Amino acid sequence: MKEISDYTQKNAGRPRSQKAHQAILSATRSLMLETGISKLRIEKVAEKAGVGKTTIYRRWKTKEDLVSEAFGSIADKVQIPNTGNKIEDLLKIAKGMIESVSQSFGVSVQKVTPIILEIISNPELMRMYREQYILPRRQIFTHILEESIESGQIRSDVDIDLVIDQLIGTYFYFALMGEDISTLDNRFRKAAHQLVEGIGTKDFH
Amino acid sequence: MKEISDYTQKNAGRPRSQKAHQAILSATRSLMLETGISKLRIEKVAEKAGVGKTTIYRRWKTKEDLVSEAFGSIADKVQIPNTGNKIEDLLKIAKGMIESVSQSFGVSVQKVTPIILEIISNPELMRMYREQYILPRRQIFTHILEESIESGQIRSDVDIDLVIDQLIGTYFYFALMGEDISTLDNRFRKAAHQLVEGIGTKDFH
DNA sequence: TACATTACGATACGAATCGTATCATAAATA
DNA sequence: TATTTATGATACGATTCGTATCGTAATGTA
Repeated sequence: MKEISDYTQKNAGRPRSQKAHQAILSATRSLMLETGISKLRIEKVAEKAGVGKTTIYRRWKTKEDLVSEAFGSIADKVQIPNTGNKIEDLLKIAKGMIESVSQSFGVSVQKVTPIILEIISNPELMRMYREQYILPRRQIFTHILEESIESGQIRSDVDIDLVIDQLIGTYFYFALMGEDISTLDNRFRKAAHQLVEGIGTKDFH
Repeated sequence: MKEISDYTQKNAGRPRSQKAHQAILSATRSLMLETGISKLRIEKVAEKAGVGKTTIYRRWKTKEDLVSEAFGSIADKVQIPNTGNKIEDLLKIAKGMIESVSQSFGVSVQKVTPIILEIISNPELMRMYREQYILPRRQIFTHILEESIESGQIRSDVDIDLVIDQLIGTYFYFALMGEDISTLDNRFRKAAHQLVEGIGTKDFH
C-alpha cells in the first residue's frame, strides 16, 4: 500500500478533492474547540465536513497528523511589532504565541489554552507548535533584543537566547499554568523590568 | 447511592481493605509509567493489584481521582536546601518539582516529564500537582529569597512572588518544553545570574 | 467512446475499552 | 445468628476505533 504522506497524483484516476481537504481541516478545528484533541472523534469530523470517514483515514495516518495539519496550516507570518517601547514589543510577541491561535479560531484565549496544553503534551504536535509558533517568535525576540543592545539599553555580553528562554518561560507559566489571566500583562511587564534592571543590590558580583 | 468521597465506615459490614487500597495505588503508579495517563486501563490496574475492577470503581469515581491520589500521596515534605550558595539552593528547589517525582518512581527524569505534562493538561490533576508539588516549593523559594534580602544580596523592593514566577517559569520551560535536558542546570544557573545582575546597562532607568 | 484507475460516501464489521449490574462469598457488627 | 457492606469474578450493552467492502463518480489514456 502506498504511504499516505508520499501521495502524489499519478495522472490517473479521480483526483483527491481539495474542497473536501479544506472542509475536513476546518471541521477538525471547529470540533477541537468543543471537545479538545483527545475526545476529537474522526467520525464527527467526517460528518461535519460532509465526507465519509474513509476519506479522512485515506489522507491522514493518525489523528495527530490531522490535528497537526489543521492547526499548523493556520499559522501565519509574525509581524515585527513597533510600539516604541521595547517592553511592550516583547509582551506583544510573547502574547502572540497563544493569541494568534485564539484569533485564528475566533475565540477567547481561555478557550484555546487547554488545547495548547494538549498540543504541548504530544511530542508530534509539540514539534509542529515549536516550528510554527515558537521559533518564528524567537526570531523576532532576537531582533528586538539585538536592537536593544545596539541602542545601549541591554549589555552586549548577555546571552540573548537565554533571555528569550526566560521571557517565554515566564509567559507560558502565566498563560498555561496561571490561575489569574487578568493580570498577566502587567505581571509580564514587571517581570521584564526586573530582568532588565536586575534584582540584586550591585554590592555583590 | 453513597458518595464515594464521603465514604466512612459505619461500624457495619465488611470494612474496605486497606491492603487492596495501597495495592491499587501502587499498581496505578507502576502502569502510569508504562502507558501514561490517557492510556491507563482500569482493568489492567485491577489485574496488577490483584483486585476486581469493581473494587476500584467503588472507591474512585473517575480515573483522574485515582491518578490524583496515586500521584499526590507520594509527595513528601520539601527539605530546605543549604548548599551555601543561593543560586544552587534555588536550582535544587526548582529541580525538585520534577526530580522528587522521578525519585519516588525510581526512574529517570525523562520518564516522568511526559506524565507531568499530562497532569498539567488536566485541570483536576493540575490542582493536585500545584498543591502538592509547586506550592510547597514556592514557600521554600520565598524563604530563600527573603534571606537574600536580609543579607543584602537582593533589593528589598523586588516582587518576590514575581521572581519565583520567573524562576519556576524558566525551569518548567527548560524541563518540559526543552530539547536538551543535559545543559538544563547550567542554563538555569546562568538565567538566575542574569536575573540577579540584570541585563540592562544601568544608563537607562 | 471504451477502459483503467483512483477517489468518493455509505455502511458493515470485529476488536478494544468503557462503566454498570449481578452474583455467591467473605468479613465485620449487633 | 442476622444484618450489612466489601470482595472478586463475570456478563453485559454502549462507544469508539480503524478496516473492508460496495457501487458510483471523476479523471487520464487508448
